[in-house]
Amino acid sequence: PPSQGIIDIWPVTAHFDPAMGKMSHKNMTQKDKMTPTAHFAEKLRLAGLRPTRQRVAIAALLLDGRHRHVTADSLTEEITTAGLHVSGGTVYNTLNQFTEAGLLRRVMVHNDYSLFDTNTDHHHHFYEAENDQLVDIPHDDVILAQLPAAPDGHEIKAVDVVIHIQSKDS
Amino acid sequence: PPSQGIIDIWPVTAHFDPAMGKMSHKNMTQKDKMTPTAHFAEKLRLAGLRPTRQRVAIAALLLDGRHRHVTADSLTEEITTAGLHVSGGTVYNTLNQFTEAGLLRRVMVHNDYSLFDTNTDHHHHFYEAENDQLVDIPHDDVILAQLPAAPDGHEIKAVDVVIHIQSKDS
DNA sequence: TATCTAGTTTAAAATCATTCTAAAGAGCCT
DNA sequence: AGGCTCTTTAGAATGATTTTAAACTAGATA
Repeated sequence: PPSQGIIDIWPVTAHFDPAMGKMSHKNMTQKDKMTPTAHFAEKLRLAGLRPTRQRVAIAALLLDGRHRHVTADSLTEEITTAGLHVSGGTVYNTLNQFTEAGLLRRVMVHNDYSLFDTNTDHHHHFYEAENDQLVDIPHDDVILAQLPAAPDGHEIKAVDVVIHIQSKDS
Repeated sequence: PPSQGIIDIWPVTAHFDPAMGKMSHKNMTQKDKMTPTAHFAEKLRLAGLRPTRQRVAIAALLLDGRHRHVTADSLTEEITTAGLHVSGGTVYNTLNQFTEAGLLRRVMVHNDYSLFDTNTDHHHHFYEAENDQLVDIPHDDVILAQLPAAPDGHEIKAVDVVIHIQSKDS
Protein backbone atom coordinates (compact mmCIF):
# COMPACT_ATOMS: atom_id res chain seq x y z
CA PRO A 1 0.00 0.00 0.00
CA PRO A 2 1.27 3.50 -0.73
CA SER A 3 2.74 5.47 2.12
CA GLN A 4 1.18 8.50 3.71
CA GLY A 5 0.68 10.81 0.80
CA ILE A 6 4.14 12.24 0.48
CA ILE A 7 3.67 11.75 -3.20
CA ASP A 8 0.06 12.58 -3.77
CA ILE A 9 -0.62 14.89 -6.60
CA TRP A 10 1.96 13.97 -9.13
CA PRO A 11 3.85 15.66 -10.63
CA VAL A 12 3.47 18.59 -8.30
CA THR A 13 4.77 17.07 -5.11
CA ALA A 14 6.78 14.07 -6.30
CA HIS A 15 10.39 14.51 -7.18
CA PHE A 16 11.58 13.37 -10.54
CA ASP A 17 15.26 12.63 -10.92
CA PRO A 18 16.16 13.49 -14.47
CA ALA A 19 19.44 11.64 -14.14
CA MET A 20 17.74 8.28 -13.81
CA GLY A 21 14.69 9.20 -15.81
CA LYS A 22 12.22 8.20 -13.12
CA MET A 23 10.97 9.10 -9.69
CA SER A 24 13.68 9.12 -7.10
CA HIS A 25 11.42 8.64 -4.11
CA LYS A 26 10.90 5.23 -2.53
CA ASN A 27 7.51 3.91 -1.47
CA MET A 28 5.92 4.76 -4.76
CA THR A 29 2.58 3.58 -6.01
CA GLN A 30 2.52 1.68 -9.26
CA LYS A 31 1.35 4.76 -11.10
CA ASP A 32 4.20 6.80 -9.66
CA LYS A 33 6.69 4.37 -11.10
CA MET A 34 5.81 5.33 -14.65
CA THR A 35 8.68 7.43 -15.91
CA PRO A 36 7.46 11.00 -16.04
CA THR A 37 9.61 11.50 -19.09
CA ALA A 38 6.59 10.79 -21.23
CA HIS A 39 4.64 13.43 -19.35
CA PHE A 40 7.19 16.17 -19.99
CA ALA A 41 7.82 15.01 -23.52
CA GLU A 42 4.12 15.39 -24.20
CA LYS A 43 4.11 18.80 -22.57
CA LEU A 44 6.93 19.88 -24.85
CA ARG A 45 5.25 18.48 -27.94
CA LEU A 46 2.09 20.36 -27.09
CA ALA A 47 4.18 23.48 -26.80
CA GLY A 48 5.62 22.85 -30.23
CA LEU A 49 9.04 21.83 -29.03
CA ARG A 50 10.74 18.60 -29.98
CA PRO A 51 11.29 16.67 -26.77
CA THR A 52 15.03 16.20 -26.82
CA ARG A 53 16.91 14.63 -23.94
CA GLN A 54 18.09 17.98 -22.60
CA ARG A 55 14.76 19.73 -23.01
CA VAL A 56 12.98 16.95 -21.17
CA ALA A 57 15.54 17.04 -18.38
CA ILE A 58 15.18 20.80 -18.01
CA ALA A 59 11.40 20.55 -18.19
CA ALA A 60 11.50 17.96 -15.41
CA LEU A 61 13.45 20.40 -13.29
CA LEU A 62 11.50 23.54 -14.08
CA LEU A 63 8.00 22.50 -15.00
CA ASP A 64 7.12 20.21 -12.13
CA GLY A 65 4.66 22.69 -10.71
CA ARG A 66 6.90 24.23 -8.11
CA HIS A 67 6.94 28.00 -8.46
CA ARG A 68 10.31 29.66 -8.39
CA HIS A 69 12.65 32.03 -10.13
CA VAL A 70 15.71 30.84 -12.00
CA THR A 71 18.60 32.25 -13.97
CA ALA A 72 20.70 30.57 -16.62
CA ASP A 73 23.29 30.15 -13.91
CA SER A 74 21.08 28.71 -11.20
CA LEU A 75 19.55 26.32 -13.69
CA THR A 76 22.96 25.13 -14.80
CA GLU A 77 23.74 24.48 -11.17
CA GLU A 78 20.58 22.44 -10.74
CA ILE A 79 21.42 20.44 -13.82
CA THR A 80 24.87 19.70 -12.49
CA THR A 81 23.50 18.75 -9.10
CA ALA A 82 21.17 16.34 -10.85
CA GLY A 83 24.23 14.66 -12.29
CA LEU A 84 23.64 15.88 -15.80
CA HIS A 85 25.39 18.12 -18.25
CA VAL A 86 23.84 20.55 -20.70
CA SER A 87 25.95 23.01 -22.63
CA GLY A 88 25.69 26.68 -21.79
CA GLY A 89 24.30 27.58 -25.16
CA THR A 90 21.53 25.04 -24.81
CA VAL A 91 20.60 26.30 -21.37
CA TYR A 92 20.11 29.77 -22.83
CA ASN A 93 18.31 28.44 -25.88
CA THR A 94 15.99 26.30 -23.82
CA LEU A 95 15.16 29.09 -21.43
CA ASN A 96 14.29 31.31 -24.37
CA GLN A 97 12.30 28.64 -26.16
CA PHE A 98 10.35 27.74 -23.03
CA THR A 99 9.59 31.40 -22.52
CA GLU A 100 8.53 31.85 -26.11
CA ALA A 101 6.31 28.78 -25.79
CA GLY A 102 4.68 30.15 -22.65
CA LEU A 103 6.13 27.52 -20.33
CA LEU A 104 8.15 30.15 -18.50
CA ARG A 105 7.80 33.85 -17.93
CA ARG A 106 10.62 36.35 -18.12
CA VAL A 107 10.69 38.83 -15.26
CA MET A 108 12.17 42.27 -15.83
CA VAL A 109 13.70 43.88 -12.81
CA HIS A 110 17.26 44.75 -13.77
CA ASN A 111 19.66 44.49 -16.66
CA ASP A 112 22.30 42.30 -15.12
CA TYR A 113 21.00 38.93 -16.26
CA SER A 114 17.70 37.35 -17.17
CA LEU A 115 15.28 36.02 -14.58
CA PHE A 116 12.66 33.42 -15.37
CA ASP A 117 9.57 32.55 -13.39
CA THR A 118 8.24 28.99 -13.46
CA ASN A 119 4.87 30.40 -12.52
CA THR A 120 3.19 31.54 -15.71
CA ASP A 121 -0.08 32.41 -14.04
CA HIS A 122 -1.00 36.04 -13.97
CA HIS A 123 0.74 37.54 -10.96
CA HIS A 124 3.10 40.32 -10.02
CA HIS A 125 6.31 40.81 -8.08
CA PHE A 126 7.99 42.57 -5.22
CA TYR A 127 11.62 43.30 -5.96
CA GLU A 128 14.23 44.22 -3.39
CA ALA A 129 17.20 45.54 -5.32
CA GLU A 130 19.43 45.51 -2.25
CA ASN A 131 19.52 41.71 -2.16
CA ASP A 132 18.34 41.08 -5.69
CA GLN A 133 15.36 39.38 -4.11
CA LEU A 134 12.21 38.64 -6.08
CA VAL A 135 8.96 37.71 -4.33
CA ASP A 136 5.68 36.74 -5.89
CA ILE A 137 2.58 38.77 -5.16
CA PRO A 138 -0.57 36.67 -5.06
CA HIS A 139 -2.81 37.16 -8.04
CA ASP A 140 -5.51 39.16 -6.29
CA ASP A 141 -3.37 41.48 -4.22
CA VAL A 142 -2.88 44.02 -6.94
CA ILE A 143 -6.02 45.34 -8.48
CA LEU A 144 -5.84 47.50 -11.54
CA ALA A 145 -9.09 49.39 -11.44
CA GLN A 146 -8.55 51.08 -14.74
CA LEU A 147 -6.30 50.38 -17.67
CA PRO A 148 -5.63 52.77 -20.53
CA ALA A 149 -6.71 51.73 -23.99
CA ALA A 150 -3.84 50.40 -26.06
CA PRO A 151 -2.59 52.77 -28.77
CA ASP A 152 -4.41 52.52 -32.10
CA GLY A 153 -3.95 49.25 -33.90
CA HIS A 154 -2.52 47.60 -30.83
CA GLU A 155 -3.76 45.25 -28.20
CA ILE A 156 -2.64 44.51 -24.68
CA LYS A 157 -0.58 41.36 -24.42
CA ALA A 158 0.43 41.50 -20.76
CA VAL A 159 0.50 43.79 -17.77
CA ASP A 160 3.55 43.60 -15.56
CA VAL A 161 3.58 45.22 -12.16
CA VAL A 162 6.81 45.35 -10.20
CA ILE A 163 6.74 46.86 -6.75
CA HIS A 164 10.20 47.93 -5.70
CA ILE A 165 10.76 47.64 -1.98
CA GLN A 166 13.57 48.33 0.45
CA SER A 167 14.20 47.46 4.07
CA LYS A 168 12.82 50.16 6.33
CA ASP A 169 16.14 50.88 8.01
CA SER A 170 18.36 51.75 5.09
CA PRO B 1 11.17 94.04 -27.49
CA PRO B 2 10.80 90.27 -27.20
CA SER B 3 9.23 88.44 -30.10
CA GLN B 4 5.98 86.56 -30.01
CA GLY B 5 6.49 84.05 -27.25
CA ILE B 6 8.36 81.36 -29.10
CA ILE B 7 10.57 81.29 -26.08
CA ASP B 8 8.23 81.77 -23.21
CA ILE B 9 8.68 79.47 -20.33
CA TRP B 10 12.37 78.88 -20.27
CA PRO B 11 13.91 76.36 -20.12
CA VAL B 12 11.05 74.20 -21.24
CA THR B 13 10.54 75.57 -24.69
CA ALA B 14 13.80 77.29 -25.47
CA HIS B 15 16.61 75.37 -27.00
CA PHE B 16 19.97 75.47 -25.35
CA ASP B 17 22.97 74.66 -27.44
CA PRO B 18 25.47 73.03 -25.13
CA ALA B 19 28.23 73.51 -27.68
CA MET B 20 28.11 77.31 -27.37
CA GLY B 21 26.91 77.34 -23.80
CA LYS B 22 23.98 79.56 -24.48
CA MET B 23 20.63 79.71 -26.18
CA SER B 24 20.81 79.08 -29.89
CA HIS B 25 17.59 80.82 -30.80
CA LYS B 26 17.50 84.36 -32.11
CA ASN B 27 15.05 86.98 -30.92
CA MET B 28 15.74 86.35 -27.28
CA THR B 29 14.73 88.52 -24.38
CA GLN B 30 17.45 89.86 -22.18
CA LYS B 31 16.73 87.23 -19.57
CA ASP B 32 16.93 84.47 -22.14
CA LYS B 33 20.42 85.54 -23.05
CA MET B 34 21.72 84.49 -19.69
CA THR B 35 23.65 81.29 -20.24
CA PRO B 36 21.55 78.46 -18.87
CA THR B 37 24.74 76.79 -17.77
CA ALA B 38 24.25 78.29 -14.36
CA HIS B 39 20.76 76.88 -14.21
CA PHE B 40 21.87 73.31 -14.88
CA ALA B 41 24.94 73.66 -12.71
CA GLU B 42 22.68 74.66 -9.86
CA LYS B 43 20.38 71.76 -10.58
CA LEU B 44 23.33 69.40 -10.41
CA ARG B 45 24.64 70.93 -7.21
CA LEU B 46 21.23 70.52 -5.61
CA ALA B 47 21.30 66.91 -6.66
CA GLY B 48 24.67 66.51 -4.98
CA LEU B 49 26.65 66.29 -8.19
CA ARG B 50 29.63 68.47 -8.97
CA PRO B 51 28.73 70.44 -12.10
CA THR B 52 31.51 69.42 -14.43
CA ARG B 53 31.59 70.50 -18.04
CA GLN B 54 30.31 67.13 -19.31
CA ARG B 55 27.63 66.77 -16.67
CA VAL B 56 26.30 70.23 -17.43
CA ALA B 57 26.29 69.51 -21.14
CA ILE B 58 24.40 66.26 -20.64
CA ALA B 59 22.00 67.92 -18.21
CA ALA B 60 21.33 70.61 -20.79
CA LEU B 61 20.42 67.91 -23.28
CA LEU B 62 18.38 65.69 -21.00
CA LEU B 63 16.94 67.87 -18.28
CA ASP B 64 15.42 70.66 -20.29
CA GLY B 65 11.91 69.54 -19.51
CA ARG B 66 11.25 67.59 -22.66
CA HIS B 67 10.09 64.08 -21.85
CA ARG B 68 11.76 61.29 -23.75
CA HIS B 69 13.54 57.99 -23.50
CA VAL B 70 17.25 57.66 -24.11
CA THR B 71 19.91 55.02 -24.15
CA ALA B 72 23.64 55.38 -23.63
CA ASP B 73 23.91 55.12 -27.39
CA SER B 74 21.25 57.61 -28.34
CA LEU B 75 22.64 60.07 -25.84
CA THR B 76 26.12 59.71 -27.27
CA GLU B 77 24.64 60.45 -30.66
CA GLU B 78 22.95 63.59 -29.35
CA ILE B 79 26.20 64.71 -27.80
CA THR B 80 28.03 64.21 -31.06
CA THR B 81 25.31 66.04 -32.98
CA ALA B 82 25.70 68.92 -30.57
CA GLY B 83 29.34 69.10 -31.60
CA LEU B 84 30.67 67.77 -28.32
CA HIS B 85 32.56 64.75 -27.15
CA VAL B 86 32.12 62.84 -23.92
CA SER B 87 33.85 59.52 -23.37
CA GLY B 88 31.76 56.37 -23.31
CA GLY B 89 32.55 55.65 -19.71
CA THR B 90 31.39 59.08 -18.66
CA VAL B 91 28.14 58.74 -20.55
CA TYR B 92 27.40 55.57 -18.60
CA ASN B 93 28.56 57.08 -15.33
CA THR B 94 26.50 60.19 -15.83
CA LEU B 95 23.38 58.27 -16.75
CA ASN B 96 23.78 56.19 -13.60
CA GLN B 97 24.53 59.17 -11.39
CA PHE B 98 21.60 61.15 -12.74
CA THR B 99 19.37 58.16 -12.11
CA GLU B 100 20.70 57.68 -8.61
CA ALA B 101 20.12 61.38 -7.96
CA GLY B 102 16.55 61.16 -9.17
CA LEU B 103 17.09 63.29 -12.25
CA LEU B 104 16.35 60.36 -14.53
CA ARG B 105 14.38 57.19 -14.20
CA ARG B 106 15.48 53.78 -15.41
CA VAL B 107 12.82 51.86 -17.30
CA MET B 108 12.91 48.07 -17.31
CA VAL B 109 11.45 46.44 -20.34
CA HIS B 110 14.13 44.13 -21.69
CA ASN B 111 17.64 43.02 -20.94
CA ASP B 112 19.38 44.24 -24.05
CA TYR B 113 20.48 47.65 -22.83
CA SER B 114 19.37 50.28 -20.35
CA LEU B 115 16.61 52.75 -21.06
CA PHE B 116 16.27 56.05 -19.24
CA ASP B 117 13.25 58.28 -19.00
CA THR B 118 13.72 62.02 -18.66
CA ASN B 119 10.28 62.15 -17.08
CA THR B 120 10.69 61.34 -13.41
CA ASP B 121 7.08 61.99 -12.55
CA HIS B 122 5.03 59.03 -11.52
CA HIS B 123 3.80 57.41 -14.68
CA HIS B 124 3.79 54.07 -16.48
CA HIS B 125 4.60 52.67 -19.91
CA PHE B 126 3.33 50.83 -22.89
CA TYR B 127 6.00 48.69 -24.47
CA GLU B 128 5.86 47.22 -27.94
CA ALA B 129 8.62 44.61 -28.09
CA GLU B 130 8.27 44.21 -31.84
CA ASN B 131 9.70 47.65 -32.50
CA ASP B 132 11.33 48.20 -29.13
CA GLN B 133 8.94 51.11 -28.75
CA LEU B 134 8.25 52.71 -25.40
CA VAL B 135 5.28 55.02 -24.88
CA ASP B 136 4.33 56.94 -21.77
CA ILE B 137 1.00 56.37 -20.12
CA PRO B 138 -0.43 59.50 -18.56
CA HIS B 139 -0.29 59.51 -14.80
CA ASP B 140 -3.98 58.93 -14.17
CA ASP B 141 -4.70 56.28 -16.77
CA VAL B 142 -3.64 53.41 -14.59
CA ILE B 143 -5.31 53.22 -11.25
CA LEU B 144 -4.10 50.75 -8.71
CA ALA B 145 -7.11 50.25 -6.48
CA GLN B 146 -5.34 48.01 -4.06
CA LEU B 147 -1.70 47.36 -3.33
CA PRO B 148 -0.37 44.49 -1.23
CA ALA B 149 1.41 45.36 1.98
CA ALA B 150 5.17 45.24 1.63
CA PRO B 151 6.83 42.21 3.26
CA ASP B 152 7.73 42.66 6.94
CA GLY B 153 10.41 45.24 7.57
CA HIS B 154 10.10 46.63 4.09
CA GLU B 155 8.51 49.64 2.51
CA ILE B 156 7.37 50.37 -1.00
CA LYS B 157 9.80 52.51 -2.92
CA ALA B 158 8.20 52.51 -6.35
CA VAL B 159 5.52 50.82 -8.40
CA ASP B 160 6.29 50.14 -12.03
CA VAL B 161 3.59 49.13 -14.44
CA VAL B 162 4.55 48.05 -17.93
CA ILE B 163 1.80 47.17 -20.35
CA HIS B 164 3.14 45.03 -23.15
CA ILE B 165 1.33 45.59 -26.41
CA GLN B 166 1.50 44.23 -29.94
CA SER B 167 0.03 45.30 -33.23
CA LYS B 168 -3.35 43.66 -33.77
CA ASP B 169 -2.36 41.99 -37.03
CA SER B 170 0.65 39.92 -36.01
C1' DT C 1 15.16 -2.16 -38.25
C1' DA C 2 18.13 0.75 -41.35
C1' DT C 3 18.08 5.19 -43.44
C1' DC C 4 17.27 9.90 -44.04
C1' DT C 5 16.74 14.74 -42.90
C1' DA C 6 15.66 18.68 -40.39
C1' DG C 7 16.15 20.27 -36.03
C1' DT C 8 19.48 20.16 -31.87
C1' DT C 9 23.46 20.12 -29.10
C1' DT C 10 28.16 21.14 -28.39
C1' DA C 11 32.51 23.65 -27.21
C1' DA C 12 34.56 27.42 -28.42
C1' DA C 13 34.75 31.87 -30.43
C1' DA C 14 32.38 36.16 -31.05
C1' DT C 15 29.42 40.02 -29.55
C1' DC C 16 28.25 43.81 -27.08
C1' DA C 17 26.68 46.63 -23.32
C1' DT C 18 28.70 48.02 -19.35
C1' DT C 19 32.40 48.50 -15.87
C1' DC C 20 37.05 49.00 -14.46
C1' DT C 21 41.81 51.01 -14.63
C1' DA C 22 45.53 54.15 -14.18
C1' DA C 23 46.88 58.39 -15.64
C1' DA C 24 45.72 63.12 -16.88
C1' DG C 25 42.51 66.96 -15.92
C1' DA C 26 39.37 70.11 -13.52
C1' DG C 27 36.22 71.93 -9.66
C1' DC C 28 36.63 74.49 -5.68
C1' DC C 29 38.21 75.69 -1.09
C1' DT C 30 41.84 78.42 1.24
C1' DA D 1 48.04 80.36 -7.13
C1' DG D 2 48.31 75.81 -4.48
C1' DG D 3 46.42 71.67 -3.29
C1' DC D 4 43.17 68.02 -2.54
C1' DT D 5 39.68 65.36 -4.16
C1' DC D 6 36.55 64.14 -7.49
C1' DT D 7 36.14 63.40 -12.73
C1' DT D 8 37.24 62.28 -17.19
C1' DT D 9 39.62 59.63 -20.49
C1' DA D 10 41.00 55.87 -23.65
C1' DG D 11 41.55 51.49 -23.54
C1' DA D 12 41.43 47.05 -21.37
C1' DA D 13 38.50 43.89 -18.86
C1' DT D 14 34.17 41.71 -17.66
C1' DG D 15 30.36 38.84 -18.17
C1' DA D 16 25.98 37.54 -19.90
C1' DT D 17 24.28 36.02 -24.09
C1' DT D 18 24.58 34.69 -29.02
C1' DT D 19 26.75 32.69 -32.84
C1' DT D 20 29.42 29.19 -35.25
C1' DA D 21 30.34 24.94 -37.63
C1' DA D 22 30.59 20.35 -36.83
C1' DA D 23 28.74 16.25 -34.52
C1' DC D 24 24.35 14.24 -33.09
C1' DT D 25 19.41 12.67 -32.64
C1' DA D 26 14.23 12.58 -32.91
C1' DG D 27 11.07 11.03 -35.74
C1' DA D 28 9.38 9.96 -40.19
C1' DT D 29 10.03 6.77 -43.99
C1' DA D 30 11.17 2.65 -46.42
